[in-house]
Amino acid sequence: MRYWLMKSEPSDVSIDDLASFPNQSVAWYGIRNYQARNFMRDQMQVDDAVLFYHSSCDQPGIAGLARVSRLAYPDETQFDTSNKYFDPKATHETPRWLNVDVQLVKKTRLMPLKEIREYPELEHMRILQRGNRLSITPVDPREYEFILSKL
DNA sequence: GCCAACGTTGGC
DNA sequence: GCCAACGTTGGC
Repeated sequence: MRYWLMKSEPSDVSIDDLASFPNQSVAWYGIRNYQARNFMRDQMQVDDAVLFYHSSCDQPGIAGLARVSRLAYPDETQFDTSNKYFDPKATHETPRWLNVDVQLVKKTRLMPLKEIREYPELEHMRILQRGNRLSITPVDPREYEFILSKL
């Protein structure tokens, strides 16, 4: 069992969007970074815990708890020429990009990025490091438990 | 809108 | 395999 932080732009999929979807679940499409893809492919298991993070928005921060509900499988958007995530080098025979499914566990209060920065217990989190851009990052179990205790 | 950081691309 | 150019991310 591992712990993850996954960034989503709320203008694309917010925590409330997730809550409104069938099964309160979504395919985590659009990951086009190999390191993030490899986390999904090689490490994510069903029931891994996810911190659902809102990025590129007015109030960046942790917005809820989720879980991995399906193992990695090919991301359909890579095959769709009309999709912004279309990848001409991907084929059904040799897909490049994968996604897991993520299911809502519970919406929480928003823990703003600013607050996350204030806790010495969380100072090593990947999202706080200079220049971090990865949209999927592993979270230490102690960090996860600490965050839970503050939500 | 700015800009630092960093990943990817492609010519050599 | 190097590396400059370019594109993207994401907080501010």
